Amino acid sequence: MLNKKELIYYAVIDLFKNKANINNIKISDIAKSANMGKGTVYEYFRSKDEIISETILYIIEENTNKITSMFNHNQDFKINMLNHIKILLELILENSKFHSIFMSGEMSSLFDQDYEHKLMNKIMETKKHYFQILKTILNKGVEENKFNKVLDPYIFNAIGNTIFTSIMYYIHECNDNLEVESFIEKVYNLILKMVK
Amino acid sequence: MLNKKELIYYAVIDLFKNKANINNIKISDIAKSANMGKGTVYEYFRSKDEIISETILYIIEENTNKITSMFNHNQDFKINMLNHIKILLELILENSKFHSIFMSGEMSSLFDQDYEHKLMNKIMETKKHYFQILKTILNKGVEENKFNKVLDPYIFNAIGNTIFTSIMYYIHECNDNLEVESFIEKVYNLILKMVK
Amino acid sequence: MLNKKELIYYAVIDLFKNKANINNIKISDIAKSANMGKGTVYEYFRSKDEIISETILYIIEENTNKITSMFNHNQDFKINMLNHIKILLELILENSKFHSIFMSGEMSSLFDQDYEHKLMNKIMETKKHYFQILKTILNKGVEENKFNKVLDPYIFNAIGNTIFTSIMYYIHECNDNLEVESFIEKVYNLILKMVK
Amino acid sequence: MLNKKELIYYAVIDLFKNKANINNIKISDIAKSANMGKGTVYEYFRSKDEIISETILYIIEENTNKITSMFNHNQDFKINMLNHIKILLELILENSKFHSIFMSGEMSSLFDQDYEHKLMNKIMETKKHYFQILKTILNKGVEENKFNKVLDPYIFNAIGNTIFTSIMYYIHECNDNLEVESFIEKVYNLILKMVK
DNA sequence: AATGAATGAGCGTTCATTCAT
DNA sequence: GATGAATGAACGCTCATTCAT
Repeated sequence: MLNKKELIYYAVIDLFKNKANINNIKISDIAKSANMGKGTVYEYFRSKDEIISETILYIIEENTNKITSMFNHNQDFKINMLNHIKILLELILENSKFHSIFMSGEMSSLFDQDYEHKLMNKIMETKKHYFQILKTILNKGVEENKFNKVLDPYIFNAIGNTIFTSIMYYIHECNDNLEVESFIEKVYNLILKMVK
Repeated sequence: MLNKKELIYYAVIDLFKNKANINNIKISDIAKSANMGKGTVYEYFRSKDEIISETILYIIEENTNKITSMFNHNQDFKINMLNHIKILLELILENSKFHSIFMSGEMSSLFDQDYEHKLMNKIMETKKHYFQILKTILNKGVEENKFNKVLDPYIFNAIGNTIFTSIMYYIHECNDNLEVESFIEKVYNLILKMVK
Repeated sequence: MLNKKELIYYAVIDLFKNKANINNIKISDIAKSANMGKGTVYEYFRSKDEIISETILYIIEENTNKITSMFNHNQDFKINMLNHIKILLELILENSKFHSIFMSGEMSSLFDQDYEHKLMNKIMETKKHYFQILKTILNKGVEENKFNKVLDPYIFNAIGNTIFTSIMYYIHECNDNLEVESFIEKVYNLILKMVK
Repeated sequence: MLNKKELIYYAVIDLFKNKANINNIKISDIAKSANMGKGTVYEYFRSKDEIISETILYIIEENTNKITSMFNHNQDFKINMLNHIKILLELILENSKFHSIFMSGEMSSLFDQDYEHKLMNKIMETKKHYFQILKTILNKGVEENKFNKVLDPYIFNAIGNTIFTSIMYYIHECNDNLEVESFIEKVYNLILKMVK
């Protein structure tokens, strides 16, 4: 059972998906979508900026948890990497608009200073956490002697971005009726080349 | 000497850089930044949407020209690729906020239908044109027997995105005092791995 | 007790009387005159055009009802005609500016197409309805053998206009301290001549 | 050959005819219609209000002259009255929008106090002058023993308004394909009844 | 706790008027 | 004298926020 705050989060997430852009989301839309009065929304949040930025924090938290819990120490490098790409694909498919804003880093600029700061910190922290997961997965490959330990943070970054931009390409631009599994295999192979 | 329309373009570009986000740009800001009255702005554009979208078209056009004119047939693959990365770095440094919005594809949703359509077409066309340039550069490498012809559009896309995200990483996140030249060399080496 | 919509109608009617012309009425005037905020006005109407045209429809409706309910089958022709002129005098006195615009037919051109159409239809319908009342009154005179049945629509029109322009003359131009009753008697006599 | 001021008058008159309402006439429209620059218009008039009100004065003057010069002492009452109605019909047909505003008396309210006053005076004076003409024509009928001298200003007023509203009826509402001559004859007959 | 009617600051846009050329 | 580019006051409308119920 969702509490009121979560009802509001999901209302905003819904509007993210359907409304063209974040700036056009109105409090009245959120209230209607959450099946409550406008006044009620303000019982749980102090301002629109707070609603939007906390929703973003909520999405980030949820997604990070899903990505983290996907890793399985008992599986080998390839399985873990394929699963990682798969879960990311699912999460992005569910809310691609959100993720492209998140990745572009343009999220921060939507709010007043205080919220921007809080949000930027969360994003930084999340990225660090994400690289930790990526490192854990890649270390599996090192253990399996597939390649040498990746030390350069630049490469970590490039791999992370490649996974994301590959998914965006698959969703938005890829025209050959490529099966999901083949696509994921392709990304996996490209990553292998990058770490070699 | 800039004409009034260009003065307005540069005013908007300036606000892109400094103002938090596109949606917060006000006509009064543009007018002030361009040193003219609000009414004057409307002598040259019919609406705020037109101003923003035409400014974006203007930036795209300018940047595309610079990127295109950088290629030199008489130089070898490596020189051309390094120069390509360098000019992109310069252009993005000049207006990184714009580029991250452009790359995220979130630009379109800011305007009413007509402008969105026009803009999306330009972006599509620009991406195609960009891949053409990338292909031309990569073909140099093929001629030089550095690697085999790249046929998969997925790889083109991945390379293009890697260049961009690498630059964003260099600008925003890289903490080791990495020299520009070393950075560019690093990107070059990563691309080499990707096409092998 | 008036509801908000009616408060707005009466605010506009008040401004009709005092403000020079319809086109100079501002939303801020209406809001102030109705003792509410500008935003509140927009809770009840979608646009200024809607406010003005619906107010006009409201006035027409109210006036038509008063004029209609004045007719009494048990009274003779003269009494009915005198009462008819009397009620018209009262209504026009209450809002002469409105009536002269209404009669001139210049009302329609104030609004965008949709409202103009709706309003024109109402005006047409109202005029037909008015001529019906006039016919009913005149038929009393025919029953009483005062004159022959009036068949020519031109004469109907002329009588209707004569009543109106006579009243405007009495209100605005008549300088002899003519008693209302004497004036009405005068109009009555003129009408009698016209139908003979 | 028209001078600049007259070019502006005729530009405004043209816009009266075609534009829905007076308030929508823009200085830029007037300038374009008069084939001159906006600045030039202001060489001849001090403000938009002055342009509109002086144009109205010009139209009134022109029309009054035409109406006055129509009267012919050597013709009998009927001929003069028929000619009078005919010339009015022509003038109103030429610019019916203007005349309905003029008759409704709503003209005055378009301007600031000073112009309103000047205009109202002209209108009053014109109406007096018009009644003088009407009286002259009616006196012909008295001379010819058609009816007794009309003394009551109310009747003058009613006759004047009947002529006008009859013409408006003929132009806008009359649906039987009534010949102009028959229509004018009808109005003449109604007037005869009114003065009897 | 829940509501939604009421609000007004703030924005996009228009257009009469000015003034340098 | 003739011009039209430049201007900014003013208006219609939106929407985040408040508060009485």
